[in-house]
Amino acid sequence: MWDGGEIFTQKHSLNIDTLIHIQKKISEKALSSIKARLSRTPRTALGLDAAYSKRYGGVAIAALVDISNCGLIEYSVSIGEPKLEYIPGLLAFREAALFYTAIQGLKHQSYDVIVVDGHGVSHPRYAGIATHIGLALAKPSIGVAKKKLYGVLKIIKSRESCRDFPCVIGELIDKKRSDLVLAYAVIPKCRDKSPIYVSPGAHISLDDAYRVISSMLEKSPSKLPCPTYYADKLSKKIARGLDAGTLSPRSFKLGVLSTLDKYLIR
DNA sequence: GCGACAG
DNA sequence: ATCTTGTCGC
Repeated sequence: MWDGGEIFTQKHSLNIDTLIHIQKKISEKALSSIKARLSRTPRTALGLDAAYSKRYGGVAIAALVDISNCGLIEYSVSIGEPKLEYIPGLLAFREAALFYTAIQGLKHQSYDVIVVDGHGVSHPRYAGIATHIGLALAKPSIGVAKKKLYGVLKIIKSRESCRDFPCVIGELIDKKRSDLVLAYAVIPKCRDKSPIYVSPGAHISLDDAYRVISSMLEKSPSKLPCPTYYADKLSKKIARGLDAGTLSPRSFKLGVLSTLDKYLIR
């Protein structure tokens, strides 16, 4: 019931215990879905990230990227007040609806994989925001987080011993099952000191997820893979423009986006 | 009871 | 996530 898109609608009650129950309920499906292998090498990716405006609330971005060259094909904006405060472990119930609206605004409704700013199954109930979204849309999804949420970090090698980058320096091990690896701790670039955490959301294995993210990191100007990099840059820029009065929410609903690219990206 | 705690 | 001063390096 809760992996069919309900995460995107706000018809559910926001009782904390209920939300936790919902996540426990989809956890089995999530864990079985990450056993799947990718049938085709993905060519396009959808990056999802959100920033916050003091005046208008959440600013979510869906950025469609050409994986071969990290080029931005198109992006869409969604602005609105989050229905839930931020609670560690329940991020999906705060941001997923905004992402859904942003995705609906894209001209191209075709993409091969989704990259979300946050965790996938490296979550106390194996249901991070990337997992919720991947199951709801029945698409391969990957979580890329800047900080750990759940799991025991097992260091595989020191950052200094990395020869090539991206470099996997560790794994996030499930606290309840020491044989289950939930995510890889990755140093994206030689210059980066702290790792990012790459975990499968749904319909993709950890190793396939890493292969996809690794190829993106090689072409990305940031420690974040390009889809998330664009979504991060755009959401922050727009949130600030909104608060400064430079941008109006109305301008986005009218599709006046193309001319903003040069101004927004960078 | 005490720490940990995505964005 | 956001806020915000100061510092380091190209």
